Amino acid sequence: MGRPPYCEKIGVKKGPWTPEEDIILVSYIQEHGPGNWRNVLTNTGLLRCSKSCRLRWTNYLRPGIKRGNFTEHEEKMIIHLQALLGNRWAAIASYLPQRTDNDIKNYWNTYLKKKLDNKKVEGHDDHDHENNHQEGKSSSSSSSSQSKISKGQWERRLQSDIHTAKQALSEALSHDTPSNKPIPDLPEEQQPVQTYTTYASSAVNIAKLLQNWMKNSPKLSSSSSKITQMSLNNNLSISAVSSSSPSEGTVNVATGQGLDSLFSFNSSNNSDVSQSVSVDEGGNFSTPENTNAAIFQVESKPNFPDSKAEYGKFQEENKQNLETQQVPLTLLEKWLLDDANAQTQEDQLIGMALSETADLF
DNA sequence: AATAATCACAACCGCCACAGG
DNA sequence: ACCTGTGGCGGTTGTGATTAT
Repeated sequence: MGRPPYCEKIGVKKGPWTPEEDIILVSYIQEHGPGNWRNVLTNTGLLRCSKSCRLRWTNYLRPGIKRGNFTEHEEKMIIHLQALLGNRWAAIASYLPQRTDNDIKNYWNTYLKKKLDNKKVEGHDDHDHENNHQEGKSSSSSSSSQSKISKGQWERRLQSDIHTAKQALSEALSHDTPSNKPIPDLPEEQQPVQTYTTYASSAVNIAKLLQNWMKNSPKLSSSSSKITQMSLNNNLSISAVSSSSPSEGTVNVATGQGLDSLFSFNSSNNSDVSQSVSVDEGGNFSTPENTNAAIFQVESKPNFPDSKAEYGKFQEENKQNLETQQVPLTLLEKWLLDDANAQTQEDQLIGMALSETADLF
């Protein structure tokens, strides 16, 4: 009897998002702002459930998301914050505003956790090794087994984990090496391979997806929808018409001229990015390779008279959010990188974390 | 060259909290 | 006080890409 299963509706689409869906969603959010995900379905005709739309936006389409390699600094922060906060990825992500919780979680699960586990095994003959033979199932913070072990055991393990994290952090701090350099302590076969197939920033992604999409479904490109041009040259221009329901799903965006747009995907290394992507009517598509960042500027042409004001308001809010998010980051950065204070403050925070967790019992 | 193993990451699922009726 | 809808979160899975055998 419980709740109906997630998004179980006839006709609700699952799986990877198509560029067309992305554009429709982005267009809708441009006009109405994020939130009210329920309305996205009714207003755009997207065959996606509200949750899926929200996730797509927050994890992928949202402006200001940085993708690809984690910097050494980010890695240190994640290790440190994970030790303090546990697997509270949303909380951790709030200190790294350019990263999504999903990204951080993935990075932790696929790389950092193994790295720390490795250190732990090297450090002492660890009984956890036995427990962790279900590799990938049990977290290094052992949250999954918390209910099965006594308070004392759990605290000891927590402290041990925090100690491990602290060690890793201090080692990382002492070796001021770029992330691509090998980590001295790790055997060669376990060196991090920081060659993420960077799922580049949205514009390029969409462009690439479009390429496949148009190849795979030429019918769509001619009858269901039309994408006549897409170019990225620090400005992006897209003309896309979703003809399934023009009044609802129409996207009609033109080249921004230095617009400080909502959809400016600014990456730290994008200043010299210049690439163009074009799609002709035959579906031929060209884009230079090896670009993983681009500014994605879109000027919308709203359908509603007052939506421009709303859009401006949203733009402003968005800016403010990004600005305010910098504050805790800066403080934390200072805390993390101030060698003189790091140890004492760290201890204080860890103490706080321990006393907080002790309150749970 | 073919196949298996591993990795990286997008997306889904289920649970929970909370607001509004 | 209870019910319902919605959004948020963390865990997990699916899948394409890459690497190893």
